[in-house]
Amino acid sequence: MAASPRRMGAETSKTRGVLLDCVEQLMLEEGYAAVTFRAVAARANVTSSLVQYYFRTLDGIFLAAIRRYSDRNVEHLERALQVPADRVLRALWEYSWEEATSELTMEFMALGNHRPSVRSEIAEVTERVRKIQLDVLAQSFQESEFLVGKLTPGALLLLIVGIPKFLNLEEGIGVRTAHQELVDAFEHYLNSAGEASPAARRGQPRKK
Amino acid sequence: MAASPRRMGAETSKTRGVLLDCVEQLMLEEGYAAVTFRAVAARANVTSSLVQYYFRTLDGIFLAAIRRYSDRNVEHLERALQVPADRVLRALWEYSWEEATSELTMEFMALGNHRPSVRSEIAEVTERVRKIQLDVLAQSFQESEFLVGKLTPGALLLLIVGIPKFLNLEEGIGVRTAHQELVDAFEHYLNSAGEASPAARRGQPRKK
DNA sequence: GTCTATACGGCGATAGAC
DNA sequence: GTCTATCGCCGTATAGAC
Repeated sequence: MAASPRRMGAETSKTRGVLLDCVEQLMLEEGYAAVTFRAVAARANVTSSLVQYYFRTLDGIFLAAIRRYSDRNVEHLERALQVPADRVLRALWEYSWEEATSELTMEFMALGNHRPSVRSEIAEVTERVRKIQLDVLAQSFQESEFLVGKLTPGALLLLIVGIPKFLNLEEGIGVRTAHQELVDAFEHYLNSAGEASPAARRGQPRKK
Repeated sequence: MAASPRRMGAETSKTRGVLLDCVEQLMLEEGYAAVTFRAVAARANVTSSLVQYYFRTLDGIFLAAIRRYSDRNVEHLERALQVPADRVLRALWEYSWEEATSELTMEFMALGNHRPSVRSEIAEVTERVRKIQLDVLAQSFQESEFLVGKLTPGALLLLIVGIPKFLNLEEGIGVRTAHQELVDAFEHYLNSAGEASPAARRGQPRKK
């Protein structure tokens, strides 16, 4: 391997973790635009050069931050999905709301809009999460279609994930018109689908 | 009126319109982050100071750009909604796709994430558009509930608007898993709801 | 491996000259 | 109405001290 011409702090450094904490705080309190080498340094009481030593560029800062955040999120999802089969829909719905209303999630999404490196990291974790969710959904339902509206597991999952994300996007700008109507309708649907889930109907195959 | 301490170009100026065209071009070709006084000036072959003369701040540039864009969009919607009652659902669905997949829309949404002035302008036009859409929907359907899933007009409208927006958001980062499944399912639903629309059932009230 | 001092060009914004 | 000079930030790169 060619020697790298410039040096960089180790990933296991304690300082590095503290700096990432400061980055998260800045993003939450003032938005990602407030994340500058100088601002992170000031919050951690170090020099901006030290911040650059650990994350060579701003991209490096954001990439490290979103990776740590994503890994924690995936762990959270896997814990949330450890429920009986007839509660999987509910668990997915609630996880989607938590994820969508997290302010850090919003900041990273916004950041991804003009930082390709962040965008592809979001894409990667989105696909990873979706695969986990689809597997669980397919496992807890033995049929390929759901009760109402002929929804496939994939289509249903996109509604479960997309509705909270879209509604939260609108709430973020202050628009709330008809939101509760949609939430009520979809929860009513989830309940009716849940009642007919395999947990209650196991061994009673329906027409293909 | 108190005299304004600094001067600014007239809204009717021809130069101003040209500059806004350049702003749109820059946003489409290089993203909103490429919109700087110097970049706009270079594209229009004027000095950056002249751009500042017409739009005192960057916020002023973006606000003027989104207002012109929004007004054109509302006109487009009103034209698109001039269809028979039994085609209103389709018209709304197609308009939502056009709007969601417009690259300028994406740029403005991203921009709103960290520019409060742009965000509140988006909120304003979103509410304005939603009101127009809800009125048309309520007028073309005489019942307060739809065929499948007990959807109110508001809930249905949010699905029509939200599904394209969410799916396009994901496509923008390269995620497409299960998208077609949801589109197919929802179009199937729209067709069945359309068949039972008042245009075909006028004067046959269903149970409240 | 950790950390610092310093320099460069580009940016938004302001004040004020023509 | 039009345009210039200037200021204080920013990200980034380099060279080098402990």
